[in-house]
Amino acid sequence: MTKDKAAAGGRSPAVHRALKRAILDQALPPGTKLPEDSIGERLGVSRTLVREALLRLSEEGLVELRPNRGAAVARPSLEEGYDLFVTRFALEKLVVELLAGKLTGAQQDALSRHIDSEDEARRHGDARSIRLAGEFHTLLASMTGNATLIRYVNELVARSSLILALYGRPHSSECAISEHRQLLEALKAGDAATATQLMTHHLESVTTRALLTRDKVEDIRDVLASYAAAEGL
Amino acid sequence: MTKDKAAAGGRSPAVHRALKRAILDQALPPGTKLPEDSIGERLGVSRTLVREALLRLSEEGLVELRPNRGAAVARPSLEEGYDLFVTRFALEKLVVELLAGKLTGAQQDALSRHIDSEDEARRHGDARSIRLAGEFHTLLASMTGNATLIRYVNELVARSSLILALYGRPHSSECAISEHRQLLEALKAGDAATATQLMTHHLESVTTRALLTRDKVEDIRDVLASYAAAEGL
DNA sequence: TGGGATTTGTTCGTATGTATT
DNA sequence: GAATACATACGAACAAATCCC
Repeated sequence: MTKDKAAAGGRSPAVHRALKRAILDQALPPGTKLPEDSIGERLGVSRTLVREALLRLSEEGLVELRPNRGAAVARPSLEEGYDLFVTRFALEKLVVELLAGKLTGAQQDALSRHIDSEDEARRHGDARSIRLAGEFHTLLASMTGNATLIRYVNELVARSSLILALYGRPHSSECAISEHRQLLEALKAGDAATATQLMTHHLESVTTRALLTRDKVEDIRDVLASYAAAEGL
Repeated sequence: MTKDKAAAGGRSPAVHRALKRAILDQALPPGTKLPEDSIGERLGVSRTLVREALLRLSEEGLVELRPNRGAAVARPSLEEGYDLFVTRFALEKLVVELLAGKLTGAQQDALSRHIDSEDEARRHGDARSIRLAGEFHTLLASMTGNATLIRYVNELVARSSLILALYGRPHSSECAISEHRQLLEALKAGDAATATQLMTHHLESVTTRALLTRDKVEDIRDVLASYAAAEGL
């Protein structure tokens, strides 16, 4: 009986995931200060665990860690954003090359279903819409089975949403969903050239949406409430 | 006057760097256990700082962090190694594309000088030879100015040396130095196609060196001695 | 400019979990 | 297979730096 919440699978990963999701959903916009105390208090863990999570997030480029001055949600510059997308192109192109003509039936179904849920979320104006659009790309990457590639694509997709939060249209979901469908068709057909072409075009259109948006966030503890629940904290 | 060694630039980064170099030099071969106590003792810092460094190294894929069972130098499988090189191909190809015909004179000189020192180290049978070969690739990447790309190439090159330690020929330096020279020439000439070709071929030949090597390491504190000094610890 | 409040950096003790004999 | 030895996981408390009046 010595496992009250550790047994629930909730250790430091949970803190990491809660914060990450909050950032990706733009509930914690870029620049938001992330004080160790408030976060730990809200999530019911000590600062040690929070520090660990923040350190990990900083390695992923989602959080900036200024010495003696605390952590904050990263605010990548426009140029960093451009560089990021250049790298993302190269890796997602690799994903498509590896996958063209190699998708199993189950994988095709999973992708198709994911696109459906993207569709629905958008129609309902659901906030998850932004995250779902990104998850299409990570889902695709995961199907390569290449752990390194998966990790990098995950990271770049996550950071892309930061760029979009800073420089993208207010709430335009990141991706044109129809483009996801086209890409899936090309992959099914085993047409690597077309698939690559589509992916490149798709990412280019994502990249070139550069306008402004502005939001403020009040108290970090309020924002974290729902994310804590989701992680069983 | 409260800065005895913190002032020397030595905080947690120093622990990280010392361990990383020890791993890359294969002074700490894959599988070596990394107990927080011994390391902290030898480096003169507390376990907290060591933990932080180990956590970072695990994010970079150099260290495995098994819950409740401590840290050890990562021992990637052959398949992970293959996947790693696939990803590395894609990114270094991008590096070459970005750089072809765009190198400044100073950059060309720096690369040329680096190759010279590779040459010399190898002739002397210097242990640094392995690390220098890898640093040619990271030097190249750094010239793109693309922070994301640089970080990933750094990581992949570092992890490559783990693969080589596990599955490569005993002490064959990682790269054929002549191939570095050829690549540099193609980049100077602005011949992107040839440069890409050379890089691909070069990395393929690195990948396909898969034999066996075996070493043991005695006490981790002895090994760390020289690396501690180098970081002012 | 100064001083108090707040936040981060670090250490260290205790509890928990894992290997070993 | 139980007890012992050991290493890690976590948290509370202290020290130092920064921020804000």
